[in-house]
Amino acid sequence: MSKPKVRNMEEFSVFSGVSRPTVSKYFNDADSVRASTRQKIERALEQCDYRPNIFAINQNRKLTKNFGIVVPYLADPFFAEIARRIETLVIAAGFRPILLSSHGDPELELGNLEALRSIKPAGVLLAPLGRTSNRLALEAFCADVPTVNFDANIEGVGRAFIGHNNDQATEIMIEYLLRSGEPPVFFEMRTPPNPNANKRRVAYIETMERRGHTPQIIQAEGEGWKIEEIGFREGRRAISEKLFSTNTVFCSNDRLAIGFLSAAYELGLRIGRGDDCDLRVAGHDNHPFSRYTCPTLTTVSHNYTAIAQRSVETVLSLIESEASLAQRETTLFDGELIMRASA
Amino acid sequence: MSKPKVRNMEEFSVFSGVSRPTVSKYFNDADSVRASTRQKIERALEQCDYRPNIFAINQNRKLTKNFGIVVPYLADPFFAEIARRIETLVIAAGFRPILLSSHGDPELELGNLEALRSIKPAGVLLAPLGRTSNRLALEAFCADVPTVNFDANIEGVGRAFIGHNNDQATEIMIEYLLRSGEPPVFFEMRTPPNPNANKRRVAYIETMERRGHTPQIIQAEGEGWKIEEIGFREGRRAISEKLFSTNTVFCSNDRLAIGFLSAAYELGLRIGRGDDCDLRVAGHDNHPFSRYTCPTLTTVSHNYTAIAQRSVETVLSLIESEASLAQRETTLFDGELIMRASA
DNA sequence: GATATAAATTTACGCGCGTTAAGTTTTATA
DNA sequence: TATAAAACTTAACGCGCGTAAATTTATATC
Repeated sequence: MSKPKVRNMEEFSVFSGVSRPTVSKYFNDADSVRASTRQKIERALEQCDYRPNIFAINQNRKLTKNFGIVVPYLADPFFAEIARRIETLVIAAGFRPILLSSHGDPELELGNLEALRSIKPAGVLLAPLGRTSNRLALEAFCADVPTVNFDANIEGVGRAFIGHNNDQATEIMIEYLLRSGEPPVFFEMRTPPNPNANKRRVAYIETMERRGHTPQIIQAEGEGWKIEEIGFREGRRAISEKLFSTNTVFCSNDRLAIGFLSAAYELGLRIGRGDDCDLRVAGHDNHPFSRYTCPTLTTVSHNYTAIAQRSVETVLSLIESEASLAQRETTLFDGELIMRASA
Repeated sequence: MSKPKVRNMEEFSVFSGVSRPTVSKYFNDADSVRASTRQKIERALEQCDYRPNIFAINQNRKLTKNFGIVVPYLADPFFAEIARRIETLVIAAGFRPILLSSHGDPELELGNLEALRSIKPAGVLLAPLGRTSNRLALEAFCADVPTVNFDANIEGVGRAFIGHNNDQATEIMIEYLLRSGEPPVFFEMRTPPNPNANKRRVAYIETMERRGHTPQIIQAEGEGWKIEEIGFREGRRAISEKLFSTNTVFCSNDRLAIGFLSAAYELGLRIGRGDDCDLRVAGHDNHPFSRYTCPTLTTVSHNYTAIAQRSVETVLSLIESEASLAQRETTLFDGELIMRASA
C-alpha cells in the first residue's frame, strides 16, 4: 500500500535506473531527454512519490520559477480581482506566483520585497503603496530583480509601468456627465492612500476648465484604507451641509462612491438620473461590487484584462530577453464608461 | 556610497570579524550570542547588506519559518479579511506567511498544497473548498505537515478545526426575526461552493420546527463564486414570481444578500423593518461591505478576531509541541447579531 | 554494417549554510 | 588570582541538487 520512500535524487536515480545527472536534466526540462528515458523516469515516478527539493534546486539555479506579486492591500476587492487574474496568467506561463500584500504598511512593503529577494524570483510585479512607499528602497530592489511596476506609477521604480489611463477615463466620465446633466462636483479624499487619486483630481480640473466649467472639489478627511467608511461619514457630512453646488457627484473611486451612496440612502436622497432624483453619483474603477450598489453605480472601468495581461507579458519578456528595456516604458490602457443607474 | 559586497556567510564572517558558526548562530537566534558579539555583527550588518540565503537555510534546517495559508477564494472579501488578520498574527509570531488562493478550483487547491509541501512549512492553515475538495489528497498532506483546518470543516482533515458556530448563529438570527416580525424564508444556493451553507440550512430547518414554524426554503440556481450575481438574478426571479410566503428573507450569506438587496431595489421594493417597508432581509457573515448596503444589512457576524487568533495559536502549539493532539478537536466560535437597518 | 551524432553515464566539484567536535579564549563567581 | 562555565574559533562534514568534463553507449544515416 505504501509506496517505497525515495529521499533524494540519488535514491531516485537508483530506483529508476537512470543516472542522476540525467534525472536532473529531466526535471529541468522533460523534453531534453530521450523519449525512452523519459518513460523510464515517469514510470518510476508513478511507483514512488519523489519530487526534487525546491530549496536545493533554487540554491543552484540562477533562475527560479518563482514569480512575485506585491499589492498594497489585498482586502481591497479591486486588488484581489487584479491579483487573481495575474496569478492565473502566471500559472499558465509555468511560473509559481507568490502573492504578497503590504497591508497598507510601507514597512511591510519593504519586508515583502526583502522576502521576495531571498527566494530569487524570476520576476516581480509590483503595485506599490505610492505616496508612503520608500522609493529609494524600491528602486534598489528593482535594480536587482526584473520588476514591472503596475497600478500606481512611481517614477524610476521597475523597468516598465503598466496602468490605467486616469486622464482619459476621467475625461470620458466628465464629458458624459456634462452632456447628460449638470456639471460634476469632484468628491475625493484629502490624503488618498493611492497615487491614482491625484492624477484624477488633476484630470478633473483640467477637463472642467477646458470645457468652460468651474471645478469644485470636496475633500473628505480621513486616513488609510477604510475608504467606504470615509465616503460614508464625509459624504453624509457634505450632503447635510449642502456642500454640493450641482446635483452631480463624481467620486474619485468606487469605494468612496459605495460609502457615499450608503450615506445618501440613509439621508433619504434618491440617486439616479430620473427627474424625481435628487443626485447623480458616478464612481471610478468598476469595482467588483459596483454592479450591486443601490442604485447600481455608473463608473469608469479599468481594462483589467489588458492590464493584467500586459503586465505579465512584460515581466516575462524581461525575464527571457535578460536585456533590460532600453528605457522605462509607460503603458496606459483606456478606461471604459460603464453606464448604470446612478448617473 | 556603495556598500561592500558580501556574497555569503563566509565573507560576512571575515568582514565582521566573527567566526561563521557564531554568525550562523546569531541569525538563528540573535540572543544566543554574547551581547558584545551581537554588537559586532550588527555593526557590520549596517555597513554591508548581507542576509543569509533562504534556500540554503531551509535546506538544512528541519524547521522552516514558512507558514502556509490556503483559502478557497481570495477575491471574496470575507476570505481577504480573515486572511489579513491571520497574516498579521503570523508575522507577529515571527513566521513568514505565504498566502495562497485556490481560486475555487480543486486542482489548484492540491497544487497549492504541493507547492507548500516543497517549501517545508512549519505549519499550515487550510480553509478548504469543501464539497469539491479532493479529501484523500488533503488528508495525505495533513499527515505530513502540521495543518489546522479552518472555516470549512472536512472531517479528518487537519489536526484540529476552528470555525464559526453556524447552528448558534443561525438560531439567534431566526429568534430575532421571529420575535420582531414574520417568520423568515431561507434563501440560499442550491449548490453552494462552501459547506457552511449546508449547516445553515439544517440549522434553519431545525430551529424553525422547534419553534413551531414551517420552514420555507428558496434555492437559487447557479454555480461558482459569483454569488452576488446569483443572489441578484435569482432574487429578482423569486420576488417577481412571489415565491416568498412571508415578508422576511434570511439569506444564507451576505454576498447573496447583497445581490438580493440590489434586485429588490431595482424592483422598487422598500427593505427594512418599518411599517412602510415591503420586505425584511437578513444576511450571515458580517461581510466587510454589509455596512454599506442600502439599507445597511442586518446580519450575524463571525467572530473574526477569535477565529483568526485561535487558528494561529493552534498551529503554533502544534509546531512547538511537535506532539500532535490526542484527538482532532473542533472549536466553534459563536456568532453575534449585528442589528442594522434591513431587518 | 560502418560511421557520425546524439544521448547517458561516471566522476567530481560547487552552492551557502547547518551542525558537530575539539580546542581556545572570555566572562562570571568566588 | 584561581577556577569553572560560557562563549568563541577552527576544522570538517553533510544537505540535495546543478553542472561540467571525459567517457561510454545508443540511435540515425547512408
